Amino acid sequence: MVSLLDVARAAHVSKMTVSRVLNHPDQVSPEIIADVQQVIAELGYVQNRAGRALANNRHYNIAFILLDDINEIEPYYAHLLMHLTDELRHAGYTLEMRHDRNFDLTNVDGFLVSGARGSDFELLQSLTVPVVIYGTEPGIPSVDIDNKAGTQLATNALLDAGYARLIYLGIDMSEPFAINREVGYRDAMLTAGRTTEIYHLPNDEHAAQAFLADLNLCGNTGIVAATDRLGLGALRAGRSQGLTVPTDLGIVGFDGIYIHQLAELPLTTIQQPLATIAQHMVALLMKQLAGETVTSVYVVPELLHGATTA
Amino acid sequence: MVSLLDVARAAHVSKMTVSRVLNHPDQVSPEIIADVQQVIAELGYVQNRAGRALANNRHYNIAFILLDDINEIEPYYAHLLMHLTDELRHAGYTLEMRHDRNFDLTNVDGFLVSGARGSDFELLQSLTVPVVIYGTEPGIPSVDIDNKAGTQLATNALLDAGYARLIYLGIDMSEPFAINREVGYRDAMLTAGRTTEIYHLPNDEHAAQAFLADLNLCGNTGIVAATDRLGLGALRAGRSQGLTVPTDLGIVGFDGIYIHQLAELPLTTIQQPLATIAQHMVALLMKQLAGETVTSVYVVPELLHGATTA
DNA sequence: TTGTACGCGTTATCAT
DNA sequence: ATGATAACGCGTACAA
Repeated sequence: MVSLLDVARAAHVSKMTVSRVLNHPDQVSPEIIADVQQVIAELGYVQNRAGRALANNRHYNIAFILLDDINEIEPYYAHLLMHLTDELRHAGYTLEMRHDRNFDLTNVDGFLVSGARGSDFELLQSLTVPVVIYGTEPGIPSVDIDNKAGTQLATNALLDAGYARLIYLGIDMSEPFAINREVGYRDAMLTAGRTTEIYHLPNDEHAAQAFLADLNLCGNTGIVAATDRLGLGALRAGRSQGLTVPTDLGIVGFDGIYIHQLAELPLTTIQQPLATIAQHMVALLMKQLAGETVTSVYVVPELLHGATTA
Repeated sequence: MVSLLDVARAAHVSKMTVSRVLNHPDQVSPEIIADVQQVIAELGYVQNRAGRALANNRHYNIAFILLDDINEIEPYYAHLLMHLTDELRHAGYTLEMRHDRNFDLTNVDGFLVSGARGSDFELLQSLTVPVVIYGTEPGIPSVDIDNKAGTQLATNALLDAGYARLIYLGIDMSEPFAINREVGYRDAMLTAGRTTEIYHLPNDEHAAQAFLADLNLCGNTGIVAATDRLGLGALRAGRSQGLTVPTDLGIVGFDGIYIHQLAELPLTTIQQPLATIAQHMVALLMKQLAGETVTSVYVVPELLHGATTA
């Protein structure tokens, strides 16, 4: 491997001059910068991260910790990961994948965390390196979509479409996002002077389908689903009961990365803007690495119009 | 951060003794090993990878390069990634995520590659560090499922079920896996003395559904689908034509990580054994790092019985 | 503006 | 079986 010294010799300067060209070009004369850069290109020199890490006490490496169970990983995590990889690379950092609770900070400059639950938060809060979580937790810098605004959007879309009955299909409320999504529906309904109708199910399309089959939907009904999985189940329940979507039955899902496209009809959904989320996550991390204090960011999602709303 | 020196001082030994306890415990007396390990535990010492990298000219870091387009990433890549992360960690390595064609080998000991296409292979072959690809390419150590065996399994399952007509729904043949899957169907049909019926479509459930709607399926038909997406489309086409699955129409998909579960009926499918694949990929990489030469590995997939076959 | 000396944490080598 | 020393590649502090 070609080292700084190799470049220095080839360019007839000292190591430090080459180092400065890379890190403090303002301190080097223009001609030498040009020379050195040419040699760097010719030799295909790439900085050795280990040497840099040792000298700077930085590792240029961020651990992305995906704590969700491997069998419950939703497809959109792959997208979040890709975007985070891009953003970190752009910022000069590397993304190291982890999916255990190894918060060892000897070889990383910070953590990006997804899928953290109750007991993880204390741990994260006690860390001495920057942390950004995907989700919501007071006291920890985080990026999340505004889940409440999302279901408000969904609910209002169905209200505007004029459905007589407007049901919320929710999931287990142990996670903040589930609570906020339900609150969004409640608020929108309250504001519209409408009566809420809320059910909680496991996040499973078969469960939703079975549940709605028993509920006897009778047309002119809108469903705000807490997830696309539930929305998918609602779509199937409606169709198997002979309802026409979206005329008799309107559905808005939530997440919008993969499932909504696989449905029999493309689901109208509230889409997670994962590229934007990744940008904010990395930006918050970089600010912390620069010594700034940061506050959490909430991104307002958008309604992605499919075929399950008019 | 606590360093080797800190441990050495606390244990009243030299740095080298601590290093040996970690790397060559056979060269250290049992009592000292015990002492040092205790101190390591007390102080929470973790090896600094940068120091190690510099001393050993190894980085203990493997780049996983996911070359597929971000919009075409199938959900099962997330699973492969998780398993690779586990396997590498178990082998003492770190997984660095990349998804560009950055094959810079200054900071990495090897590459795991998925989604490589034509021109990538020459590049990969010219690298001086170990490479293992997920897929098939002569001259490059690789791990892949035996796609041909997979569709043979699928075809035989439908032959055994006694369907009168047995169609293959294939995709664009530009990728080796697509060719092999088709060959598996052909072979199984030939062996059974049956006539083949093959169609090529884009890998899209809507396309498959539309295509089969025109084909006028008339019952007692089996479909070997090259992917679960196509299998999903076949299922929908059959149901919308009033066929009973699996009585009138039998379907076997391929991949079996996510889509097959989301279908209206759980798809019978040929499942990618991703944990096994990850194990082999990392094993092949480690062997190369140890200086051995390796040959590619093919894993025979299994039929996962769903509700679309009897 | 450019160069020299030293140290970051670790391990191989050589010495004891 | 254990310790001293040098070296890996880079950047900071200081010197010129």
